[in-house]
Amino acid sequence: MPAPSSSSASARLPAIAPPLIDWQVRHGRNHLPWQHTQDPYRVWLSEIMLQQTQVTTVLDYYQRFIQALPDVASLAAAPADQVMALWSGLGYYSRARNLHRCAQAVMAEHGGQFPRNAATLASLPGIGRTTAAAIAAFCFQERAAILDANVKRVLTRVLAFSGDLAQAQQEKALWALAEQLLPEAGADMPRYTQALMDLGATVCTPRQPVCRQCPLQWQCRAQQAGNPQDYPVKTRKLRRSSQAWWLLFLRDAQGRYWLERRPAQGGANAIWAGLFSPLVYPGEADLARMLAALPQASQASPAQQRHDLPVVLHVLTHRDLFLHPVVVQLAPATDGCAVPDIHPAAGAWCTGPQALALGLPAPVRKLMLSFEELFPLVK
DNA sequence: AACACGGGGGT
DNA sequence: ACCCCAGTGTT
Repeated sequence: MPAPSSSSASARLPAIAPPLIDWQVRHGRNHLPWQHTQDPYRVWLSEIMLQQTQVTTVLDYYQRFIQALPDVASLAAAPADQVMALWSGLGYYSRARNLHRCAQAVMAEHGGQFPRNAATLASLPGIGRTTAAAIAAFCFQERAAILDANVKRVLTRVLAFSGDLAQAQQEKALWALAEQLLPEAGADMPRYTQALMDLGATVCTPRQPVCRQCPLQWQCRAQQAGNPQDYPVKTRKLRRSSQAWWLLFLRDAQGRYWLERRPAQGGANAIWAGLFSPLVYPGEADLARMLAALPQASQASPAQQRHDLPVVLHVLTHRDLFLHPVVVQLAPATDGCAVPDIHPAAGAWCTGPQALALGLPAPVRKLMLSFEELFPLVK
Protein backbone atom coordinates (compact mmCIF):
# COMPACT_ATOMS: atom_id res chain seq x y z
CA MET A 1 0.00 0.00 0.00
CA PRO A 2 1.45 3.40 -0.96
CA ALA A 3 2.11 5.90 1.77
CA PRO A 4 -1.01 8.06 2.15
CA SER A 5 1.22 11.09 2.49
CA SER A 6 2.39 10.76 -1.07
CA SER A 7 1.29 13.49 -3.41
CA SER A 8 -1.85 13.06 -5.45
CA ALA A 9 -1.86 13.01 -9.20
CA SER A 10 -2.98 16.62 -9.57
CA ALA A 11 -1.80 18.64 -6.59
CA ARG A 12 0.40 18.21 -3.58
CA LEU A 13 -1.45 18.42 -0.30
CA PRO A 14 -0.19 20.73 2.44
CA ALA A 15 1.50 19.06 5.42
CA ILE A 16 -0.89 20.12 8.14
CA ALA A 17 -0.01 17.55 10.80
CA PRO A 18 3.20 19.15 12.19
CA PRO A 19 1.75 22.62 12.85
CA LEU A 20 -1.49 21.12 14.15
CA ILE A 21 0.31 18.89 16.63
CA ASP A 22 2.52 21.74 17.78
CA TRP A 23 -0.51 23.97 18.25
CA GLN A 24 -2.47 21.36 20.18
CA VAL A 25 0.27 21.03 22.79
CA ARG A 26 0.03 24.71 23.70
CA HIS A 27 -3.50 25.76 22.78
CA GLY A 28 -5.61 22.62 22.59
CA ARG A 29 -7.85 21.12 25.22
CA ASN A 30 -5.72 18.82 27.33
CA HIS A 31 -7.51 18.46 30.64
CA LEU A 32 -10.83 16.86 29.80
CA PRO A 33 -11.72 13.89 32.00
CA TRP A 34 -11.66 11.40 29.13
CA GLN A 35 -8.20 12.44 28.00
CA HIS A 36 -4.99 10.98 29.38
CA THR A 37 -6.54 7.54 29.32
CA GLN A 38 -6.26 4.83 26.74
CA ASP A 39 -9.20 2.94 28.21
CA PRO A 40 -11.40 2.37 25.16
CA TYR A 41 -14.48 2.23 27.38
CA ARG A 42 -13.96 5.79 28.58
CA VAL A 43 -12.94 7.10 25.18
CA TRP A 44 -15.91 5.38 23.55
CA LEU A 45 -18.38 6.72 26.13
CA SER A 46 -17.06 10.26 25.74
CA GLU A 47 -17.18 10.09 21.95
CA ILE A 48 -20.79 8.89 21.95
CA MET A 49 -21.80 11.61 24.41
CA LEU A 50 -19.96 14.23 22.34
CA GLN A 51 -21.98 13.39 19.23
CA GLN A 52 -24.33 16.34 18.72
CA THR A 53 -23.53 17.54 22.20
CA GLN A 54 -21.07 20.16 23.40
CA VAL A 55 -18.23 19.52 25.80
CA THR A 56 -19.62 21.66 28.62
CA THR A 57 -22.88 19.70 28.58
CA VAL A 58 -21.15 16.33 28.48
CA LEU A 59 -18.85 16.92 31.46
CA ASP A 60 -21.40 16.28 34.21
CA TYR A 61 -23.08 13.38 32.41
CA TYR A 62 -19.76 11.70 31.77
CA GLN A 63 -18.70 11.86 35.41
CA ARG A 64 -22.02 10.50 36.68
CA PHE A 65 -22.02 7.74 34.09
CA ILE A 66 -18.47 6.59 34.86
CA GLN A 67 -19.16 6.63 38.57
CA ALA A 68 -22.28 4.48 38.18
CA LEU A 69 -20.97 2.16 35.45
CA PRO A 70 -17.16 2.24 35.46
CA ASP A 71 -16.49 -0.43 32.85
CA VAL A 72 -18.00 -2.21 29.89
CA ALA A 73 -18.96 -5.25 31.95
CA SER A 74 -21.00 -3.21 34.43
CA LEU A 75 -22.70 -1.33 31.59
CA ALA A 76 -23.56 -4.55 29.78
CA ALA A 77 -25.05 -5.99 32.96
CA ALA A 78 -26.97 -2.84 33.91
CA PRO A 79 -30.75 -2.63 33.43
CA ALA A 80 -31.76 -0.61 30.37
CA ASP A 81 -33.75 1.69 32.64
CA GLN A 82 -30.61 2.65 34.55
CA VAL A 83 -28.81 3.48 31.31
CA MET A 84 -31.72 5.62 30.14
CA ALA A 85 -31.89 7.38 33.52
CA LEU A 86 -28.18 8.21 33.30
CA TRP A 87 -28.79 9.61 29.79
CA SER A 88 -31.94 11.51 30.73
CA GLY A 89 -31.71 15.08 29.46
CA LEU A 90 -28.82 14.45 27.08
CA GLY A 91 -31.07 13.81 24.09
CA TYR A 92 -30.84 11.53 21.06
CA TYR A 93 -31.75 8.56 23.22
CA SER A 94 -30.98 6.03 20.50
CA ARG A 95 -27.37 6.74 21.47
CA ALA A 96 -28.06 5.34 24.93
CA ARG A 97 -29.86 2.26 23.63
CA ASN A 98 -27.04 1.59 21.14
CA LEU A 99 -24.50 2.19 23.91
CA HIS A 100 -26.12 -0.56 25.96
CA ARG A 101 -26.35 -2.92 23.00
CA CYS A 102 -22.74 -2.21 22.10
CA ALA A 103 -21.51 -3.05 25.60
CA GLN A 104 -23.39 -6.32 25.48
CA ALA A 105 -21.92 -7.09 22.06
CA VAL A 106 -18.41 -6.40 23.36
CA MET A 107 -19.01 -8.84 26.20
CA ALA A 108 -20.70 -11.53 24.11
CA GLU A 109 -18.75 -11.33 20.86
CA HIS A 110 -15.37 -9.85 21.80
CA GLY A 111 -14.56 -11.44 25.14
CA GLY A 112 -15.16 -8.21 27.05
CA GLN A 113 -12.44 -6.35 25.16
CA PHE A 114 -13.10 -3.61 22.63
CA PRO A 115 -11.82 -4.46 19.14
CA ARG A 116 -8.45 -2.82 18.56
CA ASN A 117 -9.03 -1.57 15.02
CA ALA A 118 -11.38 0.96 13.48
CA ALA A 119 -12.94 -1.37 10.95
CA THR A 120 -14.14 -3.83 13.60
CA LEU A 121 -15.18 -1.06 15.96
CA ALA A 122 -17.38 0.39 13.23
CA SER A 123 -19.36 -2.85 13.07
CA LEU A 124 -20.64 -2.33 16.62
CA PRO A 125 -24.01 -0.67 17.37
CA GLY A 126 -23.85 3.11 17.48
CA ILE A 127 -20.22 3.28 16.35
CA GLY A 128 -19.92 4.81 12.91
CA ARG A 129 -16.86 5.56 10.85
CA THR A 130 -15.84 8.72 12.72
CA THR A 131 -16.34 7.36 16.22
CA ALA A 132 -14.53 4.15 15.32
CA ALA A 133 -11.58 6.12 13.98
CA ALA A 134 -11.47 8.36 17.04
CA ILE A 135 -11.37 5.40 19.42
CA ALA A 136 -8.74 3.64 17.30
CA ALA A 137 -6.60 6.77 17.08
CA PHE A 138 -6.80 7.70 20.75
CA CYS A 139 -6.46 4.21 22.21
CA PHE A 140 -4.51 2.23 19.64
CA GLN A 141 -2.60 4.87 17.62
CA GLU A 142 -4.22 3.62 14.43
CA ARG A 143 -3.85 5.85 11.38
CA ALA A 144 -7.58 6.28 10.87
CA ALA A 145 -9.20 9.53 9.75
CA ILE A 146 -12.13 11.20 11.46
CA LEU A 147 -14.53 13.43 9.55
CA ASP A 148 -16.98 14.99 11.93
CA ALA A 149 -18.44 18.46 11.40
CA ASN A 150 -15.48 20.22 12.97
CA VAL A 151 -13.00 18.38 10.78
CA LYS A 152 -15.11 18.90 7.67
CA ARG A 153 -14.97 22.62 8.31
CA VAL A 154 -11.21 22.67 8.89
CA LEU A 155 -10.34 20.53 5.89
CA THR A 156 -12.70 22.14 3.40
CA ARG A 157 -11.27 25.53 4.33
CA VAL A 158 -7.61 24.51 4.27
CA LEU A 159 -8.08 22.84 0.90
CA ALA A 160 -10.74 25.24 -0.42
CA PHE A 161 -12.74 22.09 -1.08
CA SER A 162 -15.88 23.42 -2.72
CA GLY A 163 -17.68 20.16 -3.43
CA ASP A 164 -21.22 19.87 -2.08
CA LEU A 165 -21.03 17.58 0.94
CA ALA A 166 -24.70 16.77 0.53
CA GLN A 167 -23.55 14.65 -2.40
CA ALA A 168 -22.17 11.28 -1.39
CA GLN A 169 -19.49 11.43 -4.06
CA GLN A 170 -18.07 14.67 -2.66
CA GLU A 171 -18.19 13.38 0.88
CA LYS A 172 -16.29 10.30 -0.22
CA ALA A 173 -13.66 12.47 -1.88
CA LEU A 174 -13.18 14.44 1.33
CA TRP A 175 -12.77 11.22 3.31
CA ALA A 176 -9.98 10.23 0.93
CA LEU A 177 -8.28 13.59 1.41
CA ALA A 178 -8.61 13.29 5.19
CA GLU A 179 -6.74 9.99 5.01
CA GLN A 180 -4.00 11.45 2.84
CA LEU A 181 -3.46 14.24 5.37
CA LEU A 182 -2.82 11.91 8.32
CA PRO A 183 0.60 12.03 9.99
CA GLU A 184 2.86 9.17 9.07
CA ALA A 185 3.60 8.04 12.61
CA GLY A 186 0.85 6.29 14.51
CA ALA A 187 2.28 7.76 17.70
CA ASP A 188 1.16 11.19 16.47
CA MET A 189 -2.44 10.12 15.92
CA PRO A 190 -3.92 10.94 19.34
CA ARG A 191 -2.68 14.51 19.38
CA TYR A 192 -3.33 15.07 15.69
CA THR A 193 -6.92 13.87 16.04
CA GLN A 194 -7.44 16.00 19.12
CA ALA A 195 -5.91 18.97 17.31
CA LEU A 196 -8.42 18.78 14.47
CA MET A 197 -11.32 18.58 16.92
CA ASP A 198 -10.00 21.45 19.04
CA LEU A 199 -9.17 23.68 16.11
CA GLY A 200 -12.66 23.30 14.68
CA ALA A 201 -14.26 23.94 18.05
CA THR A 202 -12.20 26.95 19.17
CA VAL A 203 -10.55 28.65 16.15
CA CYS A 204 -11.98 27.42 12.86
CA THR A 205 -15.53 28.09 14.01
CA PRO A 206 -18.58 28.14 11.73
CA ARG A 207 -18.89 31.92 11.79
CA GLN A 208 -16.16 34.46 12.43
CA PRO A 209 -13.24 32.06 12.52
CA VAL A 210 -10.18 33.47 14.29
CA CYS A 211 -7.74 32.94 11.46
CA ARG A 212 -4.99 34.99 13.12
CA GLN A 213 -4.77 32.33 15.82
CA CYS A 214 -4.77 29.45 13.39
CA PRO A 215 -1.64 27.31 13.01
CA LEU A 216 -2.69 26.61 9.42
CA GLN A 217 -3.20 30.21 8.34
CA TRP A 218 -0.23 30.17 5.96
CA GLN A 219 -1.43 27.02 4.25
CA CYS A 220 -5.14 27.69 4.24
CA ARG A 221 -6.45 28.34 0.75
CA ALA A 222 -9.74 29.73 2.03
CA GLN A 223 -7.94 32.18 4.30
CA GLN A 224 -5.78 33.28 1.38
CA ALA A 225 -8.88 33.80 -0.71
CA GLY A 226 -10.55 35.65 2.16
CA ASN A 227 -13.67 33.49 2.29
CA PRO A 228 -13.33 30.81 4.97
CA GLN A 229 -16.94 31.44 5.92
CA ASP A 230 -18.03 29.98 2.57
CA TYR A 231 -16.94 26.48 3.63
CA PRO A 232 -18.07 23.80 3.91
CA VAL A 233 -20.51 23.82 1.03
CA LYS A 234 -23.61 21.81 1.85
CA THR A 235 -26.97 22.29 0.25
CA ARG A 236 -29.71 21.33 2.59
CA LYS A 237 -33.38 21.59 2.74
CA LEU A 238 -34.75 21.20 6.21
CA ARG A 239 -38.48 21.48 6.27
CA ARG A 240 -39.82 22.00 9.76
CA SER A 241 -43.24 21.13 11.05
CA SER A 242 -45.23 21.70 14.20
CA GLN A 243 -47.25 19.37 16.35
CA ALA A 244 -49.31 19.69 19.51
CA TRP A 245 -49.00 17.14 22.28
CA TRP A 246 -51.36 17.10 25.23
CA LEU A 247 -49.63 15.68 28.28
CA LEU A 248 -51.93 14.28 30.94
CA PHE A 249 -50.33 14.04 34.36
CA LEU A 250 -52.69 11.95 36.44
CA ARG A 251 -52.11 12.53 40.14
CA ASP A 252 -53.59 10.24 42.73
CA ALA A 253 -54.63 11.13 46.27
CA GLN A 254 -51.18 10.27 47.58
CA GLY A 255 -49.62 12.76 45.18
CA ARG A 256 -48.18 10.08 42.91
CA TYR A 257 -48.09 10.48 39.12
CA TRP A 258 -48.88 7.92 36.48
CA LEU A 259 -45.94 7.48 34.09
CA GLU A 260 -45.76 5.07 31.18
CA ARG A 261 -42.85 3.82 29.17
CA ARG A 262 -42.99 4.98 25.58
CA PRO A 263 -42.56 2.20 23.04
CA ALA A 264 -39.06 1.76 21.59
CA GLN A 265 -40.45 0.89 18.18
CA GLY A 266 -38.73 2.20 15.09
CA GLY A 267 -35.29 2.20 16.60
CA ALA A 268 -33.77 5.64 16.20
CA ASN A 269 -36.88 7.26 14.84
CA ALA A 270 -39.26 7.62 17.72
CA ILE A 271 -39.50 10.61 20.00
CA TRP A 272 -38.63 9.73 23.58
CA ALA A 273 -38.51 6.02 22.70
CA GLY A 274 -37.95 3.91 25.78
CA LEU A 275 -38.35 6.86 28.15
CA PHE A 276 -41.07 7.42 30.72
CA SER A 277 -43.69 10.06 30.11
CA PRO A 278 -47.21 11.03 31.14
CA LEU A 279 -50.11 10.03 28.90
CA VAL A 280 -49.83 11.73 25.50
CA TYR A 281 -52.78 12.78 23.34
CA PRO A 282 -52.76 14.43 19.93
CA GLY A 283 -55.52 16.87 20.85
CA GLU A 284 -57.50 18.34 23.70
CA ALA A 285 -60.58 16.40 22.68
CA ASP A 286 -58.75 13.10 23.03
CA LEU A 287 -57.60 14.07 26.50
CA ALA A 288 -61.09 15.25 27.50
CA ARG A 289 -62.60 12.01 26.25
CA MET A 290 -60.26 10.09 28.50
CA LEU A 291 -61.12 12.26 31.50
CA ALA A 292 -64.84 11.79 30.93
CA ALA A 293 -64.34 8.05 31.11
CA LEU A 294 -62.56 8.20 34.44
CA PRO A 295 -64.37 6.66 37.42
CA GLN A 296 -66.57 9.33 38.95
CA ALA A 297 -65.96 10.43 42.50
CA SER A 298 -68.62 9.71 45.05
CA GLN A 299 -70.77 12.52 46.42
CA ALA A 300 -68.76 12.53 49.62
CA SER A 301 -65.46 13.05 47.82
CA PRO A 302 -64.34 16.17 46.00
CA ALA A 303 -64.52 15.99 42.24
CA GLN A 304 -61.40 15.59 40.16
CA GLN A 305 -59.59 18.84 39.64
CA ARG A 306 -58.04 19.81 36.33
CA HIS A 307 -55.17 22.29 36.03
CA ASP A 308 -54.19 23.43 32.54
CA LEU A 309 -50.63 24.75 32.56
CA PRO A 310 -49.06 27.16 30.07
CA VAL A 311 -47.89 25.68 26.79
CA VAL A 312 -44.25 24.59 26.65
CA LEU A 313 -42.44 24.78 23.31
CA HIS A 314 -40.08 21.87 22.83
CA VAL A 315 -37.86 22.22 19.75
CA LEU A 316 -36.57 19.14 17.94
CA THR A 317 -34.46 18.93 14.83
CA HIS A 318 -37.28 19.47 12.41
CA ARG A 319 -40.36 19.62 14.51
CA ASP A 320 -41.72 22.05 17.06
CA LEU A 321 -43.65 20.30 19.80
CA PHE A 322 -46.20 22.45 21.54
CA LEU A 323 -46.66 20.69 24.86
CA HIS A 324 -49.94 21.29 26.66
CA PRO A 325 -49.45 20.02 30.23
CA VAL A 326 -52.62 19.11 32.11
CA VAL A 327 -52.51 17.96 35.72
CA VAL A 328 -55.58 16.13 36.95
CA GLN A 329 -55.90 15.47 40.65
CA LEU A 330 -57.93 12.34 41.17
CA ALA A 331 -60.42 12.10 44.00
CA PRO A 332 -59.56 9.62 46.75
CA ALA A 333 -62.54 7.46 45.82
CA THR A 334 -60.99 6.66 42.47
CA ASP A 335 -57.81 5.24 43.97
CA GLY A 336 -57.29 1.72 42.85
CA CYS A 337 -60.11 1.92 40.35
CA ALA A 338 -59.53 0.82 36.79
CA VAL A 339 -58.62 3.83 34.69
CA PRO A 340 -59.16 3.86 30.92
CA ASP A 341 -56.09 4.20 28.70
CA ILE A 342 -53.81 3.11 31.51
CA HIS A 343 -51.75 0.03 30.82
CA PRO A 344 -50.55 -1.47 34.09
CA ALA A 345 -47.78 -3.43 32.41
CA ALA A 346 -46.31 -0.30 30.84
CA GLY A 347 -46.23 2.11 33.74
CA ALA A 348 -46.59 2.83 37.42
CA TRP A 349 -47.74 5.37 39.98
CA CYS A 350 -44.59 7.22 40.96
CA THR A 351 -43.77 9.62 43.78
CA GLY A 352 -41.83 12.70 42.81
CA PRO A 353 -38.45 11.27 43.78
CA GLN A 354 -39.24 7.98 42.07
CA ALA A 355 -40.22 9.76 38.88
CA LEU A 356 -37.12 11.93 38.80
CA ALA A 357 -34.93 8.83 39.05
CA LEU A 358 -36.40 7.50 35.79
CA GLY A 359 -35.33 8.20 32.24
CA LEU A 360 -37.47 11.26 31.57
CA PRO A 361 -37.42 13.62 28.59
CA ALA A 362 -36.00 16.99 29.58
CA PRO A 363 -39.29 18.93 29.29
CA VAL A 364 -41.15 16.29 31.33
CA ARG A 365 -38.45 16.44 33.98
CA LYS A 366 -38.69 20.23 34.14
CA LEU A 367 -42.46 20.13 34.39
CA MET A 368 -42.46 17.57 37.18
CA LEU A 369 -39.93 19.59 39.12
CA SER A 370 -42.27 22.55 38.91
CA PHE A 371 -45.19 20.43 40.12
CA GLU A 372 -43.61 20.11 43.55
CA GLU A 373 -44.21 23.82 44.04
CA LEU A 374 -47.51 24.10 42.21
CA PHE A 375 -49.16 21.08 43.78
CA PRO A 376 -47.62 20.46 47.18
CA LEU A 377 -48.27 17.09 48.64
CA VAL A 378 -51.12 17.26 51.11
CA LYS A 379 -50.70 14.89 53.99
C1' DA B 1 -30.29 10.03 -0.68
C1' DA B 2 -33.50 11.64 2.53
C1' DC B 3 -34.95 11.61 6.94
C1' DA B 4 -35.45 11.16 12.05
C1' DC B 5 -33.71 11.91 16.46
C1' DG B 6 -33.00 16.46 21.71
C1' DG B 7 -30.89 19.76 23.66
C1' DG B 8 -28.29 23.80 24.11
C1' DG B 9 -25.47 27.90 22.67
C1' DG B 10 -24.80 32.53 20.47
C1' DT B 11 -26.38 36.97 18.80
C1' DA C 1 -37.02 36.01 18.95
C1' DC C 2 -34.51 33.78 15.94
C1' DC C 3 -30.23 32.23 14.34
C1' DC C 4 -27.01 28.25 14.64
C1' DC C 5 -24.75 23.43 15.72
C1' DA C 6 -24.39 17.70 14.77
C1' DG C 7 -23.27 11.22 13.99
C1' DT C 8 -25.71 7.09 13.29
C1' DG C 9 -29.38 4.09 11.90
C1' DT C 10 -33.47 3.41 9.22
C1' DT C 11 -36.14 3.75 5.23
